[in-house]
Amino acid sequence: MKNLPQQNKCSQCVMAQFCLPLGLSPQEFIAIDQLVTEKVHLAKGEAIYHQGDTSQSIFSIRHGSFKTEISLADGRGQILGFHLPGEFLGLDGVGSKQYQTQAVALEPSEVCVMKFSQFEKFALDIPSLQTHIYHILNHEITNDQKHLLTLGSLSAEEKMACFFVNLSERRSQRGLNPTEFDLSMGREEIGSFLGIQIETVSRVLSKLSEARLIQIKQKHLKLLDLEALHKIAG
Amino acid sequence: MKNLPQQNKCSQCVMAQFCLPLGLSPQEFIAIDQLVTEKVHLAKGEAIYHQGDTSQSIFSIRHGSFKTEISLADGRGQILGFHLPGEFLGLDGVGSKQYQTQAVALEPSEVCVMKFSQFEKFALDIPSLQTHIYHILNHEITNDQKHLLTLGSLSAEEKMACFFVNLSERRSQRGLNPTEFDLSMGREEIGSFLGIQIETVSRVLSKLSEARLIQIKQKHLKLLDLEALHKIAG
DNA sequence: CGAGCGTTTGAAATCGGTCAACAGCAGTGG
DNA sequence: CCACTGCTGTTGACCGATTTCAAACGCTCG
Repeated sequence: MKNLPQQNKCSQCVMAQFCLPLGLSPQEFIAIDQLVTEKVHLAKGEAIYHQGDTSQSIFSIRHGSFKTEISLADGRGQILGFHLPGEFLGLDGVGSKQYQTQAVALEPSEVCVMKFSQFEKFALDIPSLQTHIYHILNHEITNDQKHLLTLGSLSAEEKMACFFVNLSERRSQRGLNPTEFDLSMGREEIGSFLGIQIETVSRVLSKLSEARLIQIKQKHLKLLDLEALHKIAG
Repeated sequence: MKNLPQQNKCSQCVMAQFCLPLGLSPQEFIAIDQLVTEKVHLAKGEAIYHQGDTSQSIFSIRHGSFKTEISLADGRGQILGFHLPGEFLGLDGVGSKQYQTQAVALEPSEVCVMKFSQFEKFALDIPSLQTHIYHILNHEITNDQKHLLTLGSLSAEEKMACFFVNLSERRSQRGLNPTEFDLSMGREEIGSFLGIQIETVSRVLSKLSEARLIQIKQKHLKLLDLEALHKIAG
């Protein structure tokens, strides 16, 4: 805590390798240090933004995890994604006036706030930053599209396997243990994400446990046979 | 046909109001006329790009219609969207090396080809074009997210109603008849798009017909009660 | 320890899937 | 012009995965 302002600097941040482009020059890094205008802590259950909020910022996760969801007037909702440190939130507000979704912390978390207008401004001088924005948006699009395939074409068991494999891969990319970790979301949230009921989630978990592909106790998960899960996921 | 090169110019194109930003200055329009490097005609069933193709261009539909789809190794696939004139294709290739999807013409069609690098270059000088890119990408993201809600949370009947309402609205925006038109896709393709089987599509269509909400004969569709469809869609 | 929530498990119901037969239309070729 | 063929779409009957309903279990926390 000896130098608080330091902590706002991307150039000093261990997560920068995940949310910023690689290969920035020292000068560029200095410019980019002005990108993050704010850091925000959120308690479990708190939302960074709600469906319909005016959108000005995007957010990168420093630690913790989030769900993004979209709601229907009648109360039904769909969880669109779970998000790990280094991933971006609020992308559905880029290029539009309002967020179409909301982002809620699944545990005590912290995000870096970047005004999108700032991002655009810096991008004019730093080509790799402009490229990076497209990369981030592309990631969002292709993710959603893969999720569409999952929801539209797979069985409950295949969906769960997909979910595990995807989580495992993303954790792996971030240097987190890819085969043993605590889930930050409940069964109901997993169900919403995969378009199945909570009881089905539970049953599939039991089935996968019996088959010794996973081991799960409460939220603590061990992936015993990634290979097999991968095969089920298709 | 008296002036063929003219026809490549966006400034003369009736679709420009749908694929280009509004309020361009005459000078800007002149610059933008260099955007479209090529026009391509496609027969029914032909693909503009395939999953895995190197991505350099985005496409705007001049006439006709397309489906975009993503395929699994085992042959299963998911149709991600149906696309009308004025809409863009190939957005999942922006910011990445390869297209993750393929786009196939549902009828004889024509697209304008724009190298994305050109688009970026012009965007540096024309701020509204840069904004427009974000707008287009945003549209893609929010579309996919709404589709996720549809696939994950709605019943077969609700899905079909959604499909009709969405088609109707988009046709309306483009000055096409919103309540009576020919479908360019088959039942199987509708099923894939909505994550249901072809027989279910057929049954729901019969049910909606009996209820006098629609009238359908082969591919010719009349939406008799948009209000009610909207209510079903949620 | 007890309340309350989240989760698991069982049994019954249902929606949608699968299988199968058939109808309608288009295109082919005699 | 009319079988013949093939493709697409419809309909029915049955089946099965998933949902729904219900009850019990087991954490967690006051």
